[in-house]
Amino acid sequence: MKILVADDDPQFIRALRITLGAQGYEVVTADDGAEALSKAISEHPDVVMLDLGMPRLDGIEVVEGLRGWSQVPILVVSGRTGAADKVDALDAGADDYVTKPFAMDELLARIRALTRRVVPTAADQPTATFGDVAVDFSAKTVSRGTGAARASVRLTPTEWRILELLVQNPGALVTRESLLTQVWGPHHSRDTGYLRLYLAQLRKKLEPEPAAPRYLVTVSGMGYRFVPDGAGA
Amino acid sequence: MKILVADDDPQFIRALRITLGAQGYEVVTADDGAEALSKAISEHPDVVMLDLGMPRLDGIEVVEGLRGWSQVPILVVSGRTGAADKVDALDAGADDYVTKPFAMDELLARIRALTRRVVPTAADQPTATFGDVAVDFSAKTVSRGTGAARASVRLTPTEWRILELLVQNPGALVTRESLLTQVWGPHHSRDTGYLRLYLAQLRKKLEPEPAAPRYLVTVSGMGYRFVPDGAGA
DNA sequence: GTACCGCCGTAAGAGATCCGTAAGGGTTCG
DNA sequence: CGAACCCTTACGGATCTCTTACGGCGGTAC
Repeated sequence: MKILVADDDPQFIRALRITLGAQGYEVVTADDGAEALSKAISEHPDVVMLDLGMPRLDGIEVVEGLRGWSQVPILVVSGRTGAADKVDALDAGADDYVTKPFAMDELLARIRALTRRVVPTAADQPTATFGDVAVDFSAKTVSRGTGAARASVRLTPTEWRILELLVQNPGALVTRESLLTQVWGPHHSRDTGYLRLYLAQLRKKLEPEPAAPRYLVTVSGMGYRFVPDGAGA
Repeated sequence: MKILVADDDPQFIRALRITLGAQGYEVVTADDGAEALSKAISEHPDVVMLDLGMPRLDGIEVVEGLRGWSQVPILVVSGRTGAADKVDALDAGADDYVTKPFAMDELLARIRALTRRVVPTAADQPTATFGDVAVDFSAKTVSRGTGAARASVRLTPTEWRILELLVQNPGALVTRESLLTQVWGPHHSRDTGYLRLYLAQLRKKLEPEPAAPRYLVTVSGMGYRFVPDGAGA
């Protein structure tokens, strides 16, 4: 998480660099408005902290400049306590306004609040692919085929859960017990036969050759394993 | 734009009702924490203003209750000026914290700042189209037909809410649970049948062939999915 | 080599669950 | 009072889940 701190007071910047750094933030600084804008462009910070009344470019102008192209959360920190200043900054596009002096705890909490709702954009690996099959975990869809011949595959909830457990542990053995307890609950650790059934269905729907499984492999006596492309042969 | 104001001080509420109303906001009020939660569920406000220290349910608890199922911007207004109170509220999920007394201009600016940020979900495409239907998220209207034969479609608030949730996640599965909690509140995660009802209504109003849904597709055992034009096949 | 036995894959069908639809009662509001 | 909206209930049909049964394969004992 990267924060751009723009202020013309070197002491203030030094204090923030220490405090924010201790919280695990990466800190980038700027001494004036023009530098703040160029740093925002080159560094792509996750949050911007701006002082009003900086040289070369006023804080408000920096806010306006940023908002022309960026949605980054902007927190204005200023010594000006007047309501008019706050209204101007907020209406220019700032997301929050804190007056100096302030409690560091509060500032940190406000930064957390600002960054919180951006988080969901960070999706790890929404899709996995093997063979001509693509699995989209966020959309809960599976499609199959190449190019224009791509078609979506219908999976039942149980089939989906099993596929999920296997594909999210690529290459690893997933024991029958583990599958049974995670799909059917803790009281079904004994196989009564339905696991084989659902594996057969999944293979029928996803394997290029269901009779000779290449990706959804069974490990006799133990469980099943998802073998990704280019692993093991 | 609808605002829920929760405070146990009748005078405060009256003042806000007048001021916010003059700004064009629709104002909904609550006297205590429990009422705030139930109003949030039934009214679907665009912003929530909360007092700390309300009867029956503390403001912090209301914040936590809301955050369990809603992304609505929350602004806490409180007489408590301590940094610890602010940190607690913000970390519980509040988006901003203002101490009484405050300048009304500042409050309005902060509300504008909060509501401005919600837009990005719909900002990518303020309107969505599928088939001969056009959905305008900003105006909350739906129209249907081609060329001169275009006519607006009347949707009830609940229908609109469901359509919104589906269309804003194109291609993604929206679980029954997710729909139920986001439309009817956190205690209605069990289907008693009304979801099916509203989906039928939406299809009747929007699908070219309601009996064979093309855009509002059901995923048996899991939920529903909006399939945009030219996807999935 | 052969018979036995456990494990796996396949198929078909019964049972349970879920979905779409229709009809009707309750509430609010003009 | 009527209109609009929300919710409940009920039922036929589609879908999903689970049971049962049978055949193949490999390992093991004799």
